Parts: sequence; C-alpha cells; structure tokens
Amino acid sequence: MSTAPPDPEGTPTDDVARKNFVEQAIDADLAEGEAAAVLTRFPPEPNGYLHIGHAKAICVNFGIAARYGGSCNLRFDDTNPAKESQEFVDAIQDDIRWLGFEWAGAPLHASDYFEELYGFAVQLIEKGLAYVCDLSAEETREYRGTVNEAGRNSPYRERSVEENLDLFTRMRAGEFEDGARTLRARIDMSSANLNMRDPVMYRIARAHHQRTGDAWCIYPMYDFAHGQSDAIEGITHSLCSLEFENHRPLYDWFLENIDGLPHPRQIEFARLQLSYTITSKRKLQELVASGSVSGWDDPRMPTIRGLRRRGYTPEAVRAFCDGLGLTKFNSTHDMHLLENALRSDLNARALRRMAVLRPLKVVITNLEEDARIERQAVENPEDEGAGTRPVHLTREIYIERDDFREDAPRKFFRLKPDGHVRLRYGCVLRCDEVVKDDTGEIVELRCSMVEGTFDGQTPEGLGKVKGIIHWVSAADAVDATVHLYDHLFREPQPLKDGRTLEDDLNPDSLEVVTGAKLEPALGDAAGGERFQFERLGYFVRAEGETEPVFSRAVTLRDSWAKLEKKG
RNA sequence: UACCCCGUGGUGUAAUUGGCAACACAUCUGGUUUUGGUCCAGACGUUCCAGGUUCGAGUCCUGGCGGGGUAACCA
Repeated sequence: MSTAPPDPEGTPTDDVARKNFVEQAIDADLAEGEAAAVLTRFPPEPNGYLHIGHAKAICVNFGIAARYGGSCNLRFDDTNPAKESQEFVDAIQDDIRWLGFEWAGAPLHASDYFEELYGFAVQLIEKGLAYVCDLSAEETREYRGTVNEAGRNSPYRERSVEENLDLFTRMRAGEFEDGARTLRARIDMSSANLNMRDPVMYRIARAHHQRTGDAWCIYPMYDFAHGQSDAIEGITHSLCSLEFENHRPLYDWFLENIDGLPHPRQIEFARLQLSYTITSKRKLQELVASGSVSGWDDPRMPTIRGLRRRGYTPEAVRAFCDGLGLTKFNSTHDMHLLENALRSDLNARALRRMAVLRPLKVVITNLEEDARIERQAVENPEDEGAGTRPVHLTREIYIERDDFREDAPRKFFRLKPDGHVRLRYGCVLRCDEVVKDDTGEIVELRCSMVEGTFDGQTPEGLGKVKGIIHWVSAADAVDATVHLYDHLFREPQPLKDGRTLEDDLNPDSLEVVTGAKLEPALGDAAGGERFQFERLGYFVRAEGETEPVFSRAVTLRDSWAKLEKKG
C-alpha cells in the first residue's frame, strides 16, 4: 500500500538499500562467513503485556530476518516463575500475530532448555569455572563491591570441584532452603564490569513454573540462560536493547567456556522512547493498579492491546516502527509520528461519515416538514472505487455547537448570526435567528436554505461561502456515546525530574460524550470498524457494546484549532 | 568517582566509509480543495567544543564538555 514509486531519474537516491548499523554488521558477518543464514529471536519475558516499545523490537527482529531471507524465533524468557504466567504467554502471542508477524515453528521457551542448561553448569563446575556459594543475597551484594571499589572473593570461591558438584546436585534435589546457596561463575571479583564479578548463575526458588511445574527448585539467571538459549537455537544475531551492553562480555564468556556451542553475536540498539507516554512495565503496572486507566487494554495505554482498542491498525504501527531507524542513540520520538502513521493509513482506507458530537438543532424554515432531499456523499475521496452513499437533508438537522459563534472571531468561516455556511454535500444556509432559553443558552438556530446552492453552486451576489460544516438529519440520527481520548500525560517527558504520576497525568485524557448524533449508516457498523468522522477525526466502533459506542483513535490535523490558539 | 555506550536543524534518522550535509516529522508562509482533512510549493543548520592529520574532516587522531547505562539470588 505504501510502496514508493520507482525513482524516474534512476539517481542514486534510493532509500531501499540504506542499511542501519545492525544490518551493516550482519553484512560483514555474512561476507566473512561468520554466519550462513540469518536467524534472530524475539525474547519477551511473560510477565506483562507488550507495548509500543516491544513493537519496535518485534519489527526489528522479524524485519531484519525477513530482509535477509532468514527467520525469527519467538522465545519466552521464562526463567523467573515467580513473576511469570501463562496469561502473558498467550497474550504476547496474540499481540505479535495481531501485528502481522509469524515466528518460525512453534513458540520456544528458555524453560525447554533447563536440562541442557543444567548440564552446561556442571561442565563449568568441572572446569573450575563455577562454584556453589553460601553467601546470602545481602552478603553477595556487599562482597560485590561498588563501581568505585573492587569486590572481594567469596569465602566459598575455592571449594573443590567435587564439593561443588555435590552441592549443586543437592541444590537441584531440593536439600537447601530458598536463597541458601547460589551457583556462581568464577570470573573476576575486581573486574571494572560489575557483571563479571562472579555473577550468579542459579538461585534456589521454590516457585511453580507455568511449564515445568515443580520439576525444578533452582532456576537459571537471565545471563546464564539467554546466550546459551540463543546458541542452542542457532541464533546468528541476538539483538537486544542498550542496557545489555555491559552484559555482552558475560554473554561471550559463557559461550566461550562451554564446549561445542556456536557463538551468536549480540548487538544492542536503543529502545523506543515516545513523547507523552511511558514504556516502563513497572509504571504501566502502576497505572493499572491505581485505577488511572481501566486496564492494560485501556485505549490510552501504549500497550499493543491498548492501541488496538484505540483503533490503531497493525499496518500503521508497523509503518511507524519502520520509519524509526535503528541506532545506539538514546532518543525520544515525537508522538506525532505514531499519530501520523495512523492518519495516513486511515486516510487512505477509512470510509467517511458525518457525526455530530455536541449537537445544536437547526431548523431550516423554508423546508417543508416532510421534505427529504437525497444527496450522494462520497465514501472516500482517496479511493474512487469506494463509491457513494445517500444522506438525507430534512427540515431539522444537527450541527456541531462549535460550528456556530455569536461573536465570531476573524477568519471564523462557519456559522454566525446573519452569516452563511455550506452544509457538506448540501446547500448554503443563512442564519436568521438564534433561539435561547431562560438561562441564555442557545437551544436552536433558525436558518433558511439559500436557493440554487446545491452541488457547489453559488448564485450571483452571494459571494464565496468558504465555510463547510458537517451535519446529521434529526429525523435519521442515531444516538451514540463517544469516547474522546487524548494523551495520557500532559508532559512531553512524563515522570522526568522526580515528577509523579499524579503530577503528569493528563486529567482530560478521556472525555465521554453522550447524546452524539450519527448519520444512520453508522448505526450498524461492526465492532472494530473504523471510520473518519468528517472534520473530526478517525473513530472506531467499540467492541462488546450493544448500544453504539465509538472511540476516537486520533483527531484530524486541525489548522483552525492552531490558528485560534495563536489568537 | 570506575567501566561501557552515545553526541548531525525543534524532533528523529541519512551522508556512496575522507569529496557540494540529505530525508521525514514539527513549525512558519503560500497554492489547490464542497472535510480549516488530503495534496502541492517554499522557508528554517557555522554537524557539542578545542587542537591536529589532509588539497579536502560530520567522518580519522588527541584532549575536553555533555547525555545515557551499570553496584537484583529481575529480565
């Protein structure tokens, strides 16, 4: 759909061949014969729902594999059963498929390799490269030292291979309390890289694992599981985020010291940061727990499920991710990019409809009581094949309250007392009278239809009518509830400089509008169906509601709002 | 303070690996338009700083400065 036209000049400006630093590295590996086919992996921990940041990682891993004719595994990094669950395993697969990606073969799990991993650990013990340590968690931390200060060797560091083997066997057998002992790599307690100061490989934890049940009471740490899992699967390039940079020496150390394993290359890239939102799992969890949002799938959440309910298309999310670029620079992308990706996708595909959010009744006084003037409205001006639909102009219609002003500012091209405006697909209206109630609130406009103004015609002497507004026939209107969503946070960089959720949450991120008037064609829209409400934005019909409920996915660009803001 | 990584318009990415700094978004200005949408055209930079190598440096070297990451038996 968004295929770029071929460059007519044939100039070397093609953006097709432009490669990011990861692809350049892969090219080099391929050229040197370091790797044959490219195999990547997406390794989520099943302890939460996927968000827009994961979408980038998914597009990177699946995208690069596809570009090299390779494939991408889905592997759950399920080494911490206390925090993980099957619920997330299922949800993650669902979200990846929704995005439009399919992994190679069955979904894989680090837990599939627990037995093999255990064997690797035994091998390292036999080589004198791992030992059982009796230090408590707190002591381990103390012994590790700090960034400025070298660590100290554990008093258990010099245990014999036999003793270590015996102890490790008994750890597995469940002879010791949780946390009583660990298996640690024997590397260098004075390393400048804290990750190399005899990192823990296994801890004792009696937690029920969603796949292995109670078969194990010791679980491998990320560092000991991840690289070896990559190697077992024959991953060629293990792409991860920047915070694992300091782990790469350890990743490499395990692979070098375990016999017979291929050596995948870990390459780190910057994770996605988006303005006006957050992608910290913990903070998102907080939003859900505090009731600031209705759940992980609240349409304001940056989760895949949230975006989905918000009305985002997978195509838009992918287009957004593909436009990000891939670097090691810690940057924050503009939320506009995500929104524009959706606008551009839906502009091309969404059918247009008229809907009035805050209705103001207009009586067209020179129209008969039972008049029904049929007009053909264009379904989508970007897609001629979409055709037209009928709309009916009647004596009573609704227009948007915002489209009338008693004291209209300069450049306000809409309706004002004694002013003219064109009804979309209809005639020009003249505002003759403003009807108010006792409190002074405008309850009705009495207007007259100007003869000879259908089909864009303007009779002599009327002058150019610049304003065009949408409307809905009162006789045909379908009532609806509309959810107007805005950014969840009011700050471009939420939670910066110690600010809290309460400080930065946008109090107006959701406005529920009842009594909106929809054109009848919208009444039987299916759940999940998306439309452009003309002049308002893109909306999606909510699922699982019997009465019509629509959610605003994103507004249209609004140059009038911008103008007015400037004053 | 130790180690690792990163500094190119407002934001984010390019620059054929040493040869006229390009693209997208944002912003502003115009044009088209029965959506103040879409579309089209134009405007907006001494590549963090200082030295050095070179005919030539965003790119290489040295030294600063600035930002991020790292001290879970989390991933």
